[in-house]
Formats: sequence, C-alpha cells, structure tokens
Amino acid sequence: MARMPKLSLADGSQVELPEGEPVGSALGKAAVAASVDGVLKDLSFVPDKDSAVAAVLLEDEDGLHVLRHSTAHVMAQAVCELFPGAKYAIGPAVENGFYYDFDLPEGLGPQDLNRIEQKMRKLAKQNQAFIREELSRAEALERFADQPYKVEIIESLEAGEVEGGDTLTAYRNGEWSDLCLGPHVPSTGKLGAFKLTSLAGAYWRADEKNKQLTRIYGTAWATQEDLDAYLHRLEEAERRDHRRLGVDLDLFSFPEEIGSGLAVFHPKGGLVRKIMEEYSRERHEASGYDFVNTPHITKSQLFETSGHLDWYAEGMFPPMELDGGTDYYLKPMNCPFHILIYRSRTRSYRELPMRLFEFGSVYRYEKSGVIHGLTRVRGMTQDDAHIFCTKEQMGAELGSLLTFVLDLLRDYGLTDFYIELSTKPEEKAVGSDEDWDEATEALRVAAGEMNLDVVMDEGGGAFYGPKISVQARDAIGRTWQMSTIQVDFQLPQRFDLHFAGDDNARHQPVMIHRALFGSVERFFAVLLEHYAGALPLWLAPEQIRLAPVADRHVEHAGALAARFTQAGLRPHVDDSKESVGKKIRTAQLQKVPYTLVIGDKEQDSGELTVRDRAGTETPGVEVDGFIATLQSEAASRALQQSTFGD
RNA sequence: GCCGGCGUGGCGCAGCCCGGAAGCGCAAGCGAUUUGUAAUCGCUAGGUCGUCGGUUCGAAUCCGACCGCCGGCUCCA
Repeated sequence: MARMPKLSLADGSQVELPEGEPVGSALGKAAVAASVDGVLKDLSFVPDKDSAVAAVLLEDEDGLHVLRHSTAHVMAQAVCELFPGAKYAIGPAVENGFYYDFDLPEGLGPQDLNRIEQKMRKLAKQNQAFIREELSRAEALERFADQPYKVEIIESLEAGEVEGGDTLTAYRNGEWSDLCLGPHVPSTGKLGAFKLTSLAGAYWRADEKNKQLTRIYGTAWATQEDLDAYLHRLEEAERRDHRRLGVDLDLFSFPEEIGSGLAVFHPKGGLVRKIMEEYSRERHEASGYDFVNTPHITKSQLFETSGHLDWYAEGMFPPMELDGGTDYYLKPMNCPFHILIYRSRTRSYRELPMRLFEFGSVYRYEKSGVIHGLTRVRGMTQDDAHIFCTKEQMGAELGSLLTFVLDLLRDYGLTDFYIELSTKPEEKAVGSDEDWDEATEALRVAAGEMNLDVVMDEGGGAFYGPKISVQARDAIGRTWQMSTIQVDFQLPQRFDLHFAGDDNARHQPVMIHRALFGSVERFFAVLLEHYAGALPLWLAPEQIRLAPVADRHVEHAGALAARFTQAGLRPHVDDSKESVGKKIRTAQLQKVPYTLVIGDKEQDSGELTVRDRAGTETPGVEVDGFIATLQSEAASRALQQSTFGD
C-alpha cells in the first residue's frame, strides 16, 4: 500500500496528502491547475510520490495557457453542437489566445462567430467539469471513430512519437470530448473573458497539399479588464500601422494601376528615404565600401550560372523574351552582378577584402496573399553589399560587420536586438567543416561581444553557408527581422572566382552577402511604426512649422524660414487663412517636431514661441539659440525632443 | 496560390439584407473673418458606386468572373 505522498509547497511548507486525494485539495481556491515537479497537471491529479507542487493561478503565464487551451475546447464543443457533422482537428493555445481547426459541412461567416460565442457563454454558465480520461488505443479509436483527424492523430501516435506509452488521454466536458494531453481548468465555469476574433483557412498539418480547414481564432484572458487592455493594444498597433501613416502623412501609396506590392514614394516619403540613404552611404563610405551600380535585368544565363533558376525560379517574375528568343529576367537578387564586377579582371590578395555596395532594386514574385504594405512587396531596394575576402580574413570581417550593423541600426533609434544564428544543415552542404565552424564561431563571438542574446537555429542555415539575422524589437515590443549576414561558400565556386595570393598561387575567395536595412522599404515601415509616425528630428521631412497669426506676420515668418533653411533645417510656413488653433492642430496631426506661432509678440521682440510635439510651449526663445539647439538635436539623431524651458 | 471579409468623390463612412431619382464628415476651391497654442462661418465643385458580363421594365443594391485591399495559412528582405 502506497504511503501518503509528501508535498513540498511553494511557500516552503510540507503537507502530507491523504492517499487518493487530488493535488488540488492541497492548493488554494484560486488555483486553476497545478505544477507538480515542474510539470503542469490538473487539480484532479493524484500524486503517488513525494513532489514539489505549486498552484498555477489564472493570471500566471502557465495559467493563461491552460485557460486558453480550455477555451479552445469549449469553442470546439460549441461548434460541434451548432454544426452537426463538424470534424475537429487541432486546437492549441497561442500567444494571446487560441485557435481550433474544423472541417465543416458549410462555410462560416462573421455572424457565425457571434452564434458560437453565445453558445460558449452558455456552456461556461453550465459549469461542466473537465474530466480527464485515460483510454487505450482501441478505446480511443472507437470513441473518435467518426473523427477522421483524431483517428489520424492516434495512428501517428502509434508510430511512437508520444509520451505516455500505450495510454492516451482525453478530456470530456458534458457529452463532448477531445483527445488531449491537458491539463485543463477544473470546469467550464472557470473560463475567463474571451472573444472570437477571426476566421481563416489553414491546412491540415500546415501542408499545402492537404485539405484546407476552417480555423477560428479567439483571444482569452483572466479578466474582462485584461481582455479590454488587449483589445486596446490592438488599437494602438493599428494607430501605428505604417500603411495608415503612409496615407495620413502623405509619404507613399500603392496605385492599383501599377500593381500589387509596388509602391510609389511621394515627396515627403522620398525625402525621408533620401535622408536614410544618404546617411547609410556616408557610413558605408567610412567603413571601406566601394559603390557600384548594376542593371535591373539580365539574360537568363547569369541566373543559370548562379543557380537561382534552379532553386529560386518561383520567386522570380517570368522572363521577357527578346531578340531571337533570348530570355531576360528582372533580378531578384544583386549578388551575381556584383560577382561579375569582381570577376571583370584578375584580382590580387592585396585588393581584399573587397566590399561592393549598392542600393539595388530587386523584384520578386511574391504570392498575392502574402503582400503587406511596405514590409512585403514585389519591388524593393536592398542596401546590399557583397564582401569578397580570403578565408583568413573571414572571421575578422564578420566581427566588424556585425558591429557596423548594430551601430547603424542604433543610429536610427532601434536599440533592442537579439541575434538568430543558423548553422550547417545536416544533409548536403557546400564548403568544408572547418570553414563552417570558423564562420559560425566568428558570428557567435561577435554577438557575444555585443552583449546580445543569441538564438541558435541549429541546422537552419542554407546549404551554401551559415547565416545570422539581427532581430529588432520596436517601441511596442514587436520583433522584426532586420539585417541578414550570409556567408556563401558556393557562388565563388559556381562563378569560378579566384585571386592571386602572396604565394603566387590561385585561391578562391569567400563571399559574404549582407543587407543592413534588409530592404529600404521595410526599414522605412519599421521606423514609422516604431515612432508611430513621429520621426526624430533628423529624419522628419518637415522639421519646423511656422504659423503666422495674421497676414501681417507672414513676411516675418518667411524671413525666419529662410534663416532656418540657410542653417540646414527644413521649415514650412503655413500661410493659409486659417485660425491659429487650426494651424496648430494641422501641424500636430502631421507630427511636425516644432511649431512656431508668429504674431505681434515675436515680430516685435525677434524671439520665438516654440511648441514641441508633446504640446509643451516655450516663449522667449532666441532664434540663434533655437537654430543651434535643433542643429545639435539633428546631428545627434536624438529620439527626444529638445527642451527650451531653462 | 488557398480560406474568410471588403471595394461608394483625395481620406473616413452611410445607403445594399427588402432593386425604383447617389448622401454625410474631413480634405479641396471661392468668399467673409485677421484670428495667440488641437477644428471660425458660408458657398461651390468633385463619384460611369473596383472592372467586365449576367438577371430584370429598371442594378450601388441580386448572380458570376476578374482586379485590388484587409485578416489568416504558407512564405519571407
């Protein structure tokens, strides 16, 4: 006979649990699940040995996970009751919520979400217990006989990739049950605040070849307040949406006449781009890059040699057939062109490392459904460079490159990074193990020196070389893939690149591909969302809005504007016949960094009244001081507005 | 590409379910007001209702195809 298991609680105390008693009886009422020796369990779990246990509360990360998973079950139950014949596939908890995939006899519309949600509330009110059941395979196959997706899961479990050996678990609430490892909240009455958010198609087992199922997404939280806060965060993200800002601030647009995923930049957007690109060029020049230019189209042979037509053809626009059947392609990448520049004559080791830089426009045939604003387009400009160096130089080159990347990104105001490092794939790979190890190690060391977290993507590299990507978190915590640095052991081979070494022998260079912004368009979008459109002074297309109070002040405002322009600043006089209040509102909505109201006071005193974007007003500012302050703010690329108060 | 939703003046929307003379707000132009820190007032102009086809005496409204956009899947700089 088993003795009474001794439980060590999170507060350090120990209790003995009477035999057969569930772990929940030792925990507080607020618990929705239990952590037993670090493993999540139901409150109904009966321990058979001494264990360290802790209550999992609804508002804990684990608790929310359990809650969301349980909510997914209840949703599936509701769907099955509303749509007899529905087949349910899988329904996990995800960030902020959950989803469940169904194979339904009919399509769903948004009004169905309301019906399902109401049904869920009814089920929650009934407070049905989530009952854990252990089934043998035969029992499970019988129970889910009319659920082909569950049967498929059970069969794939037989292949042995599941814990728990022969015993499968299911959870039942009411009449409905689902194959599931759990754990779950004790009963449907414990569900928190939830809302069904959207419908989507998703393939069974994420494979395009399989049947497409109907996926219903929902969000679930411990309390109504948390749910409301989440919905508010969504609104905040919407407010920052670069597509919205692009229209409101007159930066760029996507004319339907041109085609999907092809942007035009308006004067203000073009100005911001110009500033971004100029600064980037300046930094590249200082870091030993050479500037090159290459055309947008090429005969097919180039991409045959590079191999792109073998492994990247579906990402390319179809060819144009020219004179006598020659195919020309729009370039999806710049590398082969830069290679031809390298190969235009024999190279010496004395020329290496050779760093060729270009703002190169490339065109990629992205599937229509994936295009998204400026972040996923069909035509884009990469701040692309290819570095040709010796194997010996590779390590140092990668290290200094990563430093260069992060410094540049920081100048644009991104400060929170981590690194993803993709290493050699298991199967086929070009290049020797030593080369791979050396490159991978150089990247790891460089990341370590920058004090950045490194997320390993073991075996995730391309067959032709290891890769790192710099991920940046923006102002509201979203992460974006920015820079990529890719070592390439393959193209130098395919193009038969070489250089004369100091031993007078022929050697093959190593090639490094890198883009810091990724694409100028995407980087532009990330900056807009990061700053919610309120770009720092140095990037703001218009820096100073002058608002004359009456017509008689326009001339003075114009004279001031001329001085600002002379000083390298970007002013604009609002000489419309609007009220001062309206002019200020307009400037504020356009997110102009500084607004100067110019009236009798300013005209007589020669001083300025400065209003910044935060709405802080400072009277009596000297013009020269104002200019100097803005010049230094712009030069520092500071995120903060200057203050003139004291 | 696939699933679901949407497409009405530059922008944001109503009208569509239940076919029967195209509306509102902002922006724009003109006029009046000459104004002190987030919207002064009035007038005017502007739309083959995404495109093409169908049903109908009659289509913004019903049906189909295509184009585009949005949310996902997949993918990715």
